Parts: sequence; structure tokens; C-alpha cells
Amino acid sequence: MSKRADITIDDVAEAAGVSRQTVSRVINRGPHVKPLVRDRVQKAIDSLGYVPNLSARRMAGSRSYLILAINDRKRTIENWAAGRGNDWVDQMLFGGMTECERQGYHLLFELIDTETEPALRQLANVSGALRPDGVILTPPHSDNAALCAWLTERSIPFARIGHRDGSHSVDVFMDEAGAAYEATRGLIALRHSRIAYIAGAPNYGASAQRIAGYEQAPEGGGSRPRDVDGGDRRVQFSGGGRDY
Amino acid sequence: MSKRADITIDDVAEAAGVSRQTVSRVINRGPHVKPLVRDRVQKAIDSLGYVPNLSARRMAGSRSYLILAINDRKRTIENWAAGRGNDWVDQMLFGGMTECERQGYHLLFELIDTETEPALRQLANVSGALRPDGVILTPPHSDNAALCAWLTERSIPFARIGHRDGSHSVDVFMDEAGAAYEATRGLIALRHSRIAYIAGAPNYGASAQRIAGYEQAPEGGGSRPRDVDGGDRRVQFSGGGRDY
DNA sequence: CTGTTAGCGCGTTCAA
DNA sequence: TTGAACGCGCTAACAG
Repeated sequence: MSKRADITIDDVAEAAGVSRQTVSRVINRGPHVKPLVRDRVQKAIDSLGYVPNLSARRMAGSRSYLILAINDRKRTIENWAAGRGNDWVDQMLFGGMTECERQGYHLLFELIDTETEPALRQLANVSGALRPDGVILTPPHSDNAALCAWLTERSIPFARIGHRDGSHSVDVFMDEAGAAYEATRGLIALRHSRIAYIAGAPNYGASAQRIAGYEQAPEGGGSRPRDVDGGDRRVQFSGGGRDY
Repeated sequence: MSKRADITIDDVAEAAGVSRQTVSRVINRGPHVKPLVRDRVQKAIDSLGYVPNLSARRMAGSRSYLILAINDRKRTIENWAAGRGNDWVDQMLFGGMTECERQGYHLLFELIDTETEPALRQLANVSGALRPDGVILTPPHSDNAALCAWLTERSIPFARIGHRDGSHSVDVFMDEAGAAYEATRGLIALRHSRIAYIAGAPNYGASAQRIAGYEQAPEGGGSRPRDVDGGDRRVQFSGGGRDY
């Protein structure tokens, strides 16, 4: 590992006695490189401690090797301020960063506002500045049609967490309705009949799905879930239903 | 905000009827731009939705607008896997990201191993690829002389969390010894005399500082803290003392 | 005060 | 199978 911090592809090429392009092919696992030459180049890379400059790579029309993870600012900060972990956010860091690293990628977290207008502007800014190869949308942004449309228009690949049936996205989700159904069913099986439901924020797609599951709980062994008040306000949104 | 994703500085220059360099000056708050021209350029930037490409900026010898936050892989992953938050890591996200955003910067988290050898290699890799303008070292890496030397040699500015007296770094720390001292003193004031101390991992600089504070607790009202066993093993490192 | 020139490090044409 | 030339978008010198 050399002391010099600015070892370029040309230095490697010279050391290995090949052209710059050949080194590039080795780096990018390109074909058309004789194994012998490949080894020689690889050896030069290792001994020089060469690391490709990501900025230059992107400039040359290649990938940025950056994945942008979008999180809701308010929600995230509230959790942090409260000193409690960020549920799946931590899990995402856990798995996402590890996988990114394995692929030579870097995961970049950014906080954006909940409201569509500023969120859109902020997304445009980070996206424009960083030019990520892909974006990960977490709730509630994963359910935001405007953001998804924006990304789709620009052909920026994106994944949505906690959302399903996205036409232009990779969706990572679970059976929210089924889980709520099972949970309710379990309570009914225990002879409970007055079952209230405290729902998540309405701008979370999962909230509606869970409510649906809850409401479809079987009438079999027990009765259908009813409001604790006996009225029809079985479902109560948390936080007043809007201001999450 | 235009639909086109690839609006460059030249587009803005043309729209504003100035040269590319003038636009650059406006972006970088450079001097020597007439207020009138500045406004015209700014208006063009806004209407076109222009966002400077960070990669290009760095390529041109400017800053990368990236700050690298280094965390210990094992420790971080253990916390995540256990479902518990990452104490000050979350706090850092909280404050660090916010401040970065305010300055037009981006905070990038990376996990590296505890052992110096791989840590050094990994730091060289991310640093070489991303070319951050600065690095934040968290414990135990903030106490790792090799990493700090590496950064110093390359003139990469870095901050150390939980470390003090770094000659080439910005240090963010608290009075560890004083806190331990006060804690011990408090117990003594409560008439306790058999006070054991469970220390943090030895590769954390804070551990030694805290032990020092504990050991300097006053003999006044009570006796000096003694080992629960009556022997001289007053201090016991957690996790066996090595394998944190 | 503003415009012009010359690269940054790399991938992507092409040609050999 | 390899090499040479060009340009990405931007800033840093220099000119005017």
C-alpha cells in the first residue's frame, strides 16, 4: 500500500506494462483479457494499492455505485430524539449496507420531508447531486405516487419497502392483511369479542391493509370484532389519524 | 422543475446569457459577480431545476461534499441484530446528518473491522473510492493510532469521537474520568465501601479514563473503593476484557 | 468583473 | 485480444 493517495489507472497500466484500457477491463471484469495479462495487472493493482475513483467512473458514463435510501425526516428524528431505535430502519442498515458492500456499492441515507412538495424537491436535489444508481423508498414515501412517478420518468430504478404492486419498482413487503387477520383471529379464539383496533397513520399503505385484515376476521368461533364502545368506531387511528 | 435529468451548467449559462464560469461563481458563492447578473443566473438555475453534479465537481478539483462516518462493524451489527439502538450512533445520525445537509454535504456511513490490518485496508478502499472531504472516527477506531496516522499522512481532515488530545484531529469528547469519579463518589457518599467496577473494552480509550476516575475517588467520607472480593481485582473488564 | 482554456480520472467508442 | 482518442460536467488557472 503506497503512501501516495492519487494512484490512477494510468499508474497501474504503466506498472503492468499494458494500456489503460486493459486495466479498466480487469477492474470491470470485462472479457477479452488473457489470464496471464489479467494476473499481471491484478498484481500491479494490489501492490500499488490502486482504488478506482468513483467520481471519475461516473463521469465517464459508468455507474455511481451509490444507492440512495430515503427516510422520512420527522419520523426518523423523532425516534432518534426519543432514544429509541428505528425499527426496520436499523434492519435495513443491517442488511442493506452489508449487501451493498458485497457488491462494491455504498448506501447513502437521506432524510426528506413527509409532504410531497418539499419531498419532491429534496429528492430532485440529492438525486441530481449524487446520481445514484438506485433509490430505496421507505414508508411513508414508498406509498407516495408523486415520488415514484418522478423516479419512473427519469428511469431511476427504485425499490419500495412496505409497498406492493408497484409497476416500476422492486417491492419488498409482507402480508400485512394476513398478519392482522391472524392476530385478530387469535384473540377471537381466546374468546375475546370486543376487539378494538389502533391503526397506523393513514399515509402508510400498510395501515389500510392491516385494517382490512382485521375487518375480515372470521365470525366463526367468536363474533366479528366489535368496537369497545359498541358503536361503529372500531378502528381508531393513532396520533389523531393524520398528524403522524 | 424540468423533466430532463441532465441539465448541466452550460444549459444554465446559455439560458442566462453568461459564460459557464459565471454560473460556477454563482453556485460557489464566489466573488466578482454583479448582483444583477447573479440574480439572472439564479433565476435560470431555479427555473431549470439545475443541480450541480457532485462527481463532476470533484473531478474538477473541487470538494466531494462527502463526509465519511466510520463505525465498528461488529459492534454495530451486534446492536442491530439485537434489535437495540446504537446509542450515540443514532445521536450522530441525528446531529451529523442534519448539519451536513445544512452545509450541502452528505454523510456516508461505512462499517469497518476492529482489527487494525483489515480496518486500514477498508478505510483505504472507501476513502480512495469516495474521496471524502473529511472522516469521522467513532470508538474504538477513534483511538486507533494507525488509522489516524494514515489519515494524517494523506492530509484528510478527521474528527475523533470519544477521544481527546488528538494532534491532527478535531476531538469530540466528554470528561470521562470526571464522570466516573463523580459516580464513585456518589456511591461512597451513600456509605457504600465495597465498590467494584465493570470496565469497558480496553481498546476504547474512554475505558481507561473512566477507570482512572474511579480509582481516584476520594477516601474521605468512606474508604477507597475496594474489590468486592477483598483482593486487588477491583476492576473487571466486561466480555473477558479483550473480545468485545 | 467576466470569458476562455485546460484538464481532473475514467469508460466508451473506434481502430489495429 | 489490445491500444489510442474522445468526452463526461465541472472548477482552476489564466486572460481580457
